[in-house]
Amino acid sequence: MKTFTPAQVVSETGFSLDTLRYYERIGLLDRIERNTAGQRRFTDRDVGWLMTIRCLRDTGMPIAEMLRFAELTRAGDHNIPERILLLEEHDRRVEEQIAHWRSRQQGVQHKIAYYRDVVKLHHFADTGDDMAEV
Amino acid sequence: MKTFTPAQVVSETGFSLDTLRYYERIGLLDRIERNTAGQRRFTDRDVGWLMTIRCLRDTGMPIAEMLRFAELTRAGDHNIPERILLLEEHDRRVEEQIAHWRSRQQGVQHKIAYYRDVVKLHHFADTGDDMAEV
DNA sequence: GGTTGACCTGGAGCCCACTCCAGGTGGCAT
DNA sequence: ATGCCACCTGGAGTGGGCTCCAGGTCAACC
Repeated sequence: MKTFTPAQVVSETGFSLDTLRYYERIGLLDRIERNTAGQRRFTDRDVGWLMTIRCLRDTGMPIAEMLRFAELTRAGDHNIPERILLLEEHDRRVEEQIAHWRSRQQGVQHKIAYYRDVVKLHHFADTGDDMAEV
Repeated sequence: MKTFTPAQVVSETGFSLDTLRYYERIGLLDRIERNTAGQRRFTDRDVGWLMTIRCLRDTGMPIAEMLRFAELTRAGDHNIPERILLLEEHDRRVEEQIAHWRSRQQGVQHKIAYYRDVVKLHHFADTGDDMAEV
């Protein structure tokens, strides 16, 4: 059965080695197998799980909630509906978050447009620019 | 000239009173005027600036960079082009960030779809579900 | 057979962005 | 006049999420 060294997992998942150890320590990863020298050997399942973690992490899920998800996953198939609910709820929050970012981004773009106007007008008159323009 | 009490600014900007004080302390806000009792009285300019901060903050700009922007703004009109560059750069990062979120979100949705399938099939056979499925 | 170099452990430290606290002041409503 | 409440200050504390460190163990290459 194929396994991965820590360095391979680092380059595949983008997590730092310290972060991998940290995740194992807090129980976000199951205890990773060791070789005779005590070094970690990750299975494809470990790496797959880390990819899932990557998605959740990068979409802003806090570690506490990923822990909850990990526990559900460990507990067996019977709670898949619960896992679905958790992910759906998260998906909804991501959607909201993106919408929020978009609307704030428009504020930023508005400000840029305003500044561009100021620069354009600047050839004709002083502007009285200040911290609260726009 | 109209001014705002701390409580009014809290409710208008969504920042907590402690956060407003913190922002003033670190120089993200100019020194806010005080009344005779030493209590803050915010001007519309202060509130306008806070709205700008809100946009930048909510789109993930770190405080250190907002401080740079505040310094540019304080320094006068001549550096508006520099401010434009800063905001454009930020806007680009926001765009990237959103794209990244979207793609990770699809990973989550994929997982949800997978789980739904598992639930559907569950009436016919055990699935051998584990942490690395998908 | 010696020197890298990848890895190990437990624990401490760090950064960011707040948030809370103790102790105090001034003003307004009853 | 007496509560009470909103506010003040300087400074300490918090929480999340890593990140770093010291001191040590194998394994592999020259």
